[in-house]
Amino acid sequence: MVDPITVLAEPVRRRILDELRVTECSVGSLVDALAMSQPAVSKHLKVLREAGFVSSRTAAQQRIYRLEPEPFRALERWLAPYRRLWGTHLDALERHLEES
Amino acid sequence: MVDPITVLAEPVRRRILDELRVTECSVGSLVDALAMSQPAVSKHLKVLREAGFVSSRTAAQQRIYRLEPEPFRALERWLAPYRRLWGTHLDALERHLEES
DNA sequence: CTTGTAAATGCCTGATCGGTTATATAACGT
DNA sequence: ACGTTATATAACCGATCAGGCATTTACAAG
Repeated sequence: MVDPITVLAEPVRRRILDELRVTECSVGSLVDALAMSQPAVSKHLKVLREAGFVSSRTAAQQRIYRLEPEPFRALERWLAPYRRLWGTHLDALERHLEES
Repeated sequence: MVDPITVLAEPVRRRILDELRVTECSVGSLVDALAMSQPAVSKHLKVLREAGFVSSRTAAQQRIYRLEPEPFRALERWLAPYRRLWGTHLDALERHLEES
């Protein structure tokens, strides 16, 4: 599985990305945050890693995962031609509303 | 299945959207373009329709499908917080390169 | 080198999903 | 009303995938 969009189809994987958006995380803290078995989380992390969404570094026995930008950019590139069809862009007001 | 990203995970559905990005299409012309059985295409169209990506109007015996913007906007809204992490935006140069 | 902790991997199962064939519905012309 | 064209739906099959449990690997402390 290498296609970014396919990887994002899994809701749990999006929750993982949401967590990592706040801070980088060890596998254990993701297990706590998601209330899910450790093997399940590790499996999702493997998929995310192979698709480039996350990278990991070793810290003692822990593996610390963090977000990587490239697949998100790829998603934007895919989306761009559609956005251009309707001049859909997030303007300042929309951006402000999102942040609340 | 209602989640836009899950709907887009299917490669054939993205090809359908690619076709509809050029012009609105009847089911039959999509069948030709995709070289795929009519029931398969109709099934994908149903999923796309229920997720709001496309709408259809009746013209004689044909059903003409066309793109609808809202789910794409939803995708952008989901993507926005990540984009903000790296200031990832498509600038004029990138936009130009895409068009080639 | 043993013990303990953290994470990854292997195997199995149940559910989901895409494709096919066959059939039903819808709209048109005669 | 009948036959024809265009599309939708139903029933079935095979493949894929997420989750669970058990096991293994990686690393550190004693």
